[in-house]
Amino acid sequence: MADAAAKDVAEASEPRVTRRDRSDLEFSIWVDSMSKPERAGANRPTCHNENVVTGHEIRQKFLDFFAARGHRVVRSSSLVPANDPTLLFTNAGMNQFKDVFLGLEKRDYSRATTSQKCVRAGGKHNDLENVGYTRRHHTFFEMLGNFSFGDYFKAEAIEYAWDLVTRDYGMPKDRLYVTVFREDDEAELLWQKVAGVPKDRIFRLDEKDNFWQMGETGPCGPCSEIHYDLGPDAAEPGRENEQFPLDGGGRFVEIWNLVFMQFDRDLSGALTPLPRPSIDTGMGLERVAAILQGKLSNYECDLLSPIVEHAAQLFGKNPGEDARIDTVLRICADHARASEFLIYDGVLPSNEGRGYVLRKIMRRAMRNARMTGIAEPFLYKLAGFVAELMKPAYPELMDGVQRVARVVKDEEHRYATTFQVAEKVFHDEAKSAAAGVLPGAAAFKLYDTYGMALDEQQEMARELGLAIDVAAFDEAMTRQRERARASWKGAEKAQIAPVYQELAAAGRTRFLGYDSLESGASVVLAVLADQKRVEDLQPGAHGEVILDQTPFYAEAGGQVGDCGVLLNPETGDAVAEVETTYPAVPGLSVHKIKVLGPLKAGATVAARVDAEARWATMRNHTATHLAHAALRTVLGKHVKQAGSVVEPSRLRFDFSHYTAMDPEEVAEVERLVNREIVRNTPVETRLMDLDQALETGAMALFGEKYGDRVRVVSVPDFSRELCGGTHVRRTGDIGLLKIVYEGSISAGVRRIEAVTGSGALERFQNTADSLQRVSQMMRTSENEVFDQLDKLLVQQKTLERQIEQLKDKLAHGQIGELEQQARTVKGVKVLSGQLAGADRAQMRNMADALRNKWKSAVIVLASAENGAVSIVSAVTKDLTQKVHAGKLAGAVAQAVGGKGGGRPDLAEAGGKDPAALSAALDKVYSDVEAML
RNA sequence: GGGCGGCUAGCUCAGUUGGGAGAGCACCGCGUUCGCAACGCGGGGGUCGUGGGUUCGAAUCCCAUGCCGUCCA
Repeated sequence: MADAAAKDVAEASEPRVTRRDRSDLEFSIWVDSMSKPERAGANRPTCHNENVVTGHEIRQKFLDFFAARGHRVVRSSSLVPANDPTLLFTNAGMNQFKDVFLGLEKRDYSRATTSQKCVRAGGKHNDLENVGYTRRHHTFFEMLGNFSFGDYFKAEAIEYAWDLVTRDYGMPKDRLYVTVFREDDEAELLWQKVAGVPKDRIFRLDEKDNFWQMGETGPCGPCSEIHYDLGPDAAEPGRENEQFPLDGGGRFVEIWNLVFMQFDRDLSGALTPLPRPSIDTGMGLERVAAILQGKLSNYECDLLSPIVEHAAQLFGKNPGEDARIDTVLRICADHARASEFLIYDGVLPSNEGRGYVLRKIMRRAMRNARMTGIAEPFLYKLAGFVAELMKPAYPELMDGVQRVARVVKDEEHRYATTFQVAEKVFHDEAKSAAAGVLPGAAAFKLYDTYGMALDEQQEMARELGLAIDVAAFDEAMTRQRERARASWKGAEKAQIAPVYQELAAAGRTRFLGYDSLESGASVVLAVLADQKRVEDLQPGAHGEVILDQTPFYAEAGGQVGDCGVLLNPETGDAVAEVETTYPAVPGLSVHKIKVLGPLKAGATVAARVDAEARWATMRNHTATHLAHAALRTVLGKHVKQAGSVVEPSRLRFDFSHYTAMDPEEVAEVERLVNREIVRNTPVETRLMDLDQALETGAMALFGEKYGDRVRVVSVPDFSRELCGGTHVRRTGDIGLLKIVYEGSISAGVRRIEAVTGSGALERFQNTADSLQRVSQMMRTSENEVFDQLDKLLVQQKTLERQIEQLKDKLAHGQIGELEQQARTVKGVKVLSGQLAGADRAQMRNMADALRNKWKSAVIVLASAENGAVSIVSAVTKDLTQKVHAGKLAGAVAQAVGGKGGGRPDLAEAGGKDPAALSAALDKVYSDVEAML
């Protein structure tokens, strides 16, 4: 999914810098110079505003402007896209309106305006590697936009944009250029007519720049951009005189992209005009702020420069003195913003998915800081500073500062410890590096296993005068990519079948299941088999059914879909068994069925939910809310839901927390929840506006999508959450909650599982039963079973020791006798003897003792116990050239039906035939004689 | 989803052709000292993550699994 207007406000015309280009910290003069103080005030084209406006004012002005023109001001959606698995992060203003543009969702307004938080990293748009080295690349930025859902079109969009830019923002018209799509005569005319832009400042560009589409198929259309001329000062040296639409080496900046959603593209690629064309625009806030504040770089505008300065202060560096330091400061400023906002929105650094991208962002900042000598945690302070700075527009950030700081600091510590290990491995590898080159395989291992980035390694290698075989590193990297890709099975994202889109467009399913578990009469709107509409289905067939109204809950928010039956309303006969229910598209409940009696489209059925299963699910769902609230009480406010599954049999709840819960904490959570259950409080459900709900302190969940009207489920004085799920009437209905599992999902995320109601009872019965059986086996009462067990273990330990001691005693008693048995073979002392009741360890000790005593000797000891033979042989060092202990032991073992071996000086072996041992030991003397 | 690395005493870790489970710190006792710091001597403390397998024998090799770390998707 491409982003619409966003098309590239954030990156257009920015020269990319590759890793190789800057591998030796060689920045082009052009980049280098971008924050030099002497250029800062020089002859800069600024807007003719009397007062320089702040970033916050610019944002507000934008929203006010469109609000005054009938637009609903919609709050920025979360950086974690709701219900859009194709998107890693929200990366454009239109993301939250995607379903509206596709006609899948209706809103009660047709014009909207937003200032949208965006992150571009890790996904299709990945600007991470460029951040810090250019003027306008960011991982986090804000996108201002206005949207028309089949309301106004090109004329108004152009008029608004021009008015705002030239009048309200006061940008001089002679600094502005406009582009339109090559074939869009209409737009070109409108710019002249509505905005009065002279024809010679309007440029026609190709698909690449000025045609937008959402995907292979679907809405698309031409777009039109406004560009700003920063003047020759901004250009790369030597390119000052390039004329628009050439980019003049950074002289011209795209500030606003207007997308005219005009066509629908079908599978064949043909375009048909949309009946109600729409508008989607995007303007990068930081760019506009930089321009209006007379700055060349976004990092100099007041949304970013205070962070840069704060970072400089933390690092004890002066900005503007050292290009390398300045780059690091910009990197840290940008990444602190991304970290603050992403973590606030519920992303946690981890080793996969969006958490991994966040970690990469954070570690990039830490790494760069480290390379300029900053080893102490600092990013968490910067993140806190960001929250303060952004407070006017995002007051909610202040609620999360503690949590965010904790998460960031945690990650900084983790990085530090990982780095320590990596450093050690690096030095080991460096020591064994031949010819001053660290092999690519070693570099890759350091990167892949120990997380040490290549540039970091290069920095360290440079200090040691080492080079790194980058080619081999890249090759290893490529192999790893291929491996990963080959394993990627389920890549094909679930395309929504057209039939569901059609049905959804016809209307939403009415959900009756909050209040009742049975509908007297539901009309079968469609019968589907293999995602195609059919007239009817015969008994035995599997398929899907869509009803006009249903009591069946469609899987959402972690709560599983309902099962049950569809009945013939007259006869009461079961027509179909409903296996589960899910929303194929939001608002369209699809029942997966097994047909029992003839089922026809257009028929009327009575729908009956499996009440027992649903009640069990509701108990678990309400219990989930109670557990969430209790966890926050017991562990702290940093606890936030990170995922949940609610089924009839159990509930599973993932939440952010840093360490394992100790048993007391688990017990305390259980106590709190069960106290609430016993209070038997009524569970209240109310419908209210989203903003209103949030103001009352209702907990909204990350990654969930909410409409403007939301359901708020609350247990008075205990829990309040936005939730579309189904709940019991009173907390007492839950019966009992018992946590049955506590574990970890990834760093910073824990999981609990719990059972309620009859499930909990069953659990208790099982445990009680086990305890009883154990105590019976131990011939004691349940009360005393632990004391008894404790005694038993102590006794066991004591007995083991006593046996050990007795064996030692026994062995030592035999030692004198054994010494007598020693013979001298060719001048060498040789002992081959049998011991009673000695194990290997003891024989080893004895052999050792004899070796030390005799200084030069060959010793073979053996014992037979329980039908098994143990053999130990020892040879003093001076004789190992001639007599191999392993061979000696092997020979004895072979004679007693076993095997064995070992080192030349010490060996062990075993066998199974004690009867043959005596003869085998006798033979040792002749064996040794042969060896000497 | 696919790799790679780690898991050994309370803590930090060592332990290679498979054959003695170890060090430092911490703890306890004794000694030296007026006392402390420090030092000396001695001692307790181990399911070698868990479960299987191979083997006469597994911390070590193989399989599975848990947790931590890290990279790729």
